[in-house]
Amino acid sequence: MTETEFQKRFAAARKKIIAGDFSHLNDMQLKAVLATEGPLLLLAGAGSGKTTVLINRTVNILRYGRGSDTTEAPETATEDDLLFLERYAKSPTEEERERAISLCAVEPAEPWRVIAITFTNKAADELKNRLERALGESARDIWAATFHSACVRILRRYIDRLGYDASFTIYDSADSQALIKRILKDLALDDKTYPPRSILTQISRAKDDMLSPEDFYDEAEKNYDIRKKNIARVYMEYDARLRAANAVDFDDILLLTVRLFMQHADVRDYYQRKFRYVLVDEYQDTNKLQYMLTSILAGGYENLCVVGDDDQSIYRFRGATIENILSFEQNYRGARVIRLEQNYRSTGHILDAANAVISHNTSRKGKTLWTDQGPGAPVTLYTAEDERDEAAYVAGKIMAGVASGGRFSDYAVLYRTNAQSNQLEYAFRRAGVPYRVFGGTKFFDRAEVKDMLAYLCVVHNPADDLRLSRIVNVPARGVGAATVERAMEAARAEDVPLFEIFRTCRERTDLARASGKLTLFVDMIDELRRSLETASLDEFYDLLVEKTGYVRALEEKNTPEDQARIENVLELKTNILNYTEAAESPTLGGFLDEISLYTDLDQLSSDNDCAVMMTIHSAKGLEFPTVFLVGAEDGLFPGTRAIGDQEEMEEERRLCYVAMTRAERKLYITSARQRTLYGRTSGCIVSRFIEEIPEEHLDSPPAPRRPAYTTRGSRPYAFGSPPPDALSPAPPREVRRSAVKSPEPPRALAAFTVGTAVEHKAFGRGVITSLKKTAGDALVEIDFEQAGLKKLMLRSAAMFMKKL
DNA sequence: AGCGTCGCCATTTTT
DNA sequence: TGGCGACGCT
Repeated sequence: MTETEFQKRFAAARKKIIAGDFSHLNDMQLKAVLATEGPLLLLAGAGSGKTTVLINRTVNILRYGRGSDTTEAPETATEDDLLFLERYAKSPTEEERERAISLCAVEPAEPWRVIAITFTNKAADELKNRLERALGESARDIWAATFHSACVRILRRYIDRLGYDASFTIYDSADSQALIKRILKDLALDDKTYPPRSILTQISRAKDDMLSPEDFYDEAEKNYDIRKKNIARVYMEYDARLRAANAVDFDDILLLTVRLFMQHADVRDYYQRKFRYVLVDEYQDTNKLQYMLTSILAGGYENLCVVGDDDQSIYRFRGATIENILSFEQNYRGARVIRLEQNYRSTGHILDAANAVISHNTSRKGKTLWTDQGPGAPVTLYTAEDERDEAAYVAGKIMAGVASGGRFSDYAVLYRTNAQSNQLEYAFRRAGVPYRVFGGTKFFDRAEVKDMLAYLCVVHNPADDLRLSRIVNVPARGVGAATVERAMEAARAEDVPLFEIFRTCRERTDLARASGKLTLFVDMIDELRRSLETASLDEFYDLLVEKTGYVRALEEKNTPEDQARIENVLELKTNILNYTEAAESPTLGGFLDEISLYTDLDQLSSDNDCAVMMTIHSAKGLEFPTVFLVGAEDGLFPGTRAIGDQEEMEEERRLCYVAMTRAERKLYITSARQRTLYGRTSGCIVSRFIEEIPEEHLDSPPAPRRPAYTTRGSRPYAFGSPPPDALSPAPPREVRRSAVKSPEPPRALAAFTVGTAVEHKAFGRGVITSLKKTAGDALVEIDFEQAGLKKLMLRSAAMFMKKL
């Protein structure tokens, strides 16, 4: 037998055996799992089992190294080994497995040589958990992290090379915005002509392009662009103040890491040698910096696997560039591309409808999802009168579904803009649908939570001027805005941290009046910092709450809102405890790191049975048995600014695709004939995306694309009479019997009084304990045997309730 | 320092 | 329509 023939047979047997370990995967998934070497683009459609692939691919890498993806045979391998493998491949046995594995393995990778990068903490956690389940203890050494947390980890170790202190703090977007506002004030720039938000985006873009403030300024100067020059001045100042505060913003985390790698070859080499396998999830959402990072990290072994779906790229407005995925093959010579097109999530009609919509985009790799789950239910369109009707329809459908045995958590309502949640919330409350809204004011965005975090930051890093100025006078300590202003000026003039000014306030004539209070404050912070050396983190937090008097101040006000605030302050302790338990050696800095890279979208728990509502953006990566896509109207979705702009329109269409593919079994798409937006009512036409769905996937044809009659602020139809049918023909099915109109015969509602025993389809038996009449309806309180006390609007509730 | 009023504004937001 | 920020009054 020639050597090459030996190798060939050896490799073939080996591949077969390795493949046997992953026989539960489909062909394409398997192919992806076995392709361990070199650049690999995994085009993974929605619901195609990409996480499964990621997990199994990692298992393969750790168990067999490059065994499944090489033709080399180990030099020590004998003919006997080959015969063994060939026999084992045909009929594997448990006893021989160990020998087979060790013969098939070619430099199996140690866990710490693998890095898997995701975008959200939630995704990273999920990956970690599933890896641990598949691999046990050893999975802990795999770097499964977000771009940001991976970079923070690197920066903590090496940032001193860039002249920062290793204990830098991280500013979140709100911090950044506050800083920009300050700077605008100090530079006497009007925040109307220079909106902080837009400045921040431009700075962010500049950082993504790796433009320093100076570069940015030069560019502005070259173009005689006064406006841009002013923005450049803000950028310069912003950069300077971040540095002075020893702080970095989200973009810096990436930018500085790239800079570190470019300027310090030894650091770069270290990581390039360390990471033999680099894996990036949601690659369609990467920006330029993230592109550079991945390509640098993978620059050693060039084993880079990126996973993504160009059709689900919906973060262009944040700098994500779909180019990264579209030109992967040009950027990485010899790249292999594998498409995962079998969908395990949705039924046929839903999938085909989504495919049809997305096929109208031109900038895409092209990919058609299919399923073997059968056609399932067609997509249901509903044309509502207005947003109230739309919301009532959704609530009604959910109630009916739950009444026939479903769970509330089977339902999700997706919308384009957060503002749309309002009407839905009203309708849900009226009908008694328990719900959760995601993406509203987040826990960590609440003022009181930010205050407490600001205290923690200041204790940890006294140079954090921004956060210091936030809390010197919260709760009120008699340190007025004017005092802080003067102190900040002094700090800037002398180029020392604000805290130092406070510390030395006695020696300053301009701060003399407040010096007593300031000294008390300084002493308090110092004392807290000292207590950190002895107390555990959660004890320290108690101490902080106590010494700052934060909760006490809230207790004194004693309004219901303040009660909620107190709960939030205490809730933060839960976070601290969780962190303390999970971390190996918990520190304040470590906690702050974790928290600053953490958003509470990450805690979507389905422990209590609730319907959920959220923007389409937040729904990416999630799935629900039934999905309502609401507000499918031109001007709202796609939004006005997308109309007439090809690229924007394609992004909106991808958004629509994402929304549709969230549904597992049933998809409703609703629109309104007229909608009140920003206090203005106008007629709407149904979204063009709906027109792109072939009728065979719908259970009723779409309403004609004609605007409802325009109204002049008044109600479109008077006193509950239905609108003229000639002008707006009703859809054949799904007639609007659900809401608003035609007051129910009074006696139907009058049958329900206090003490009435009722049976509700969703909540079971109960007794009405109170009834308060309102205009044309009534608020009832019903004590249900199972579900407990509920407040419902009688008119909505009566649809699902009968007298016992 | 703290509250009330007026006027403006307004997609989406993994970190 | 509603939420927020700036400003002005007590």
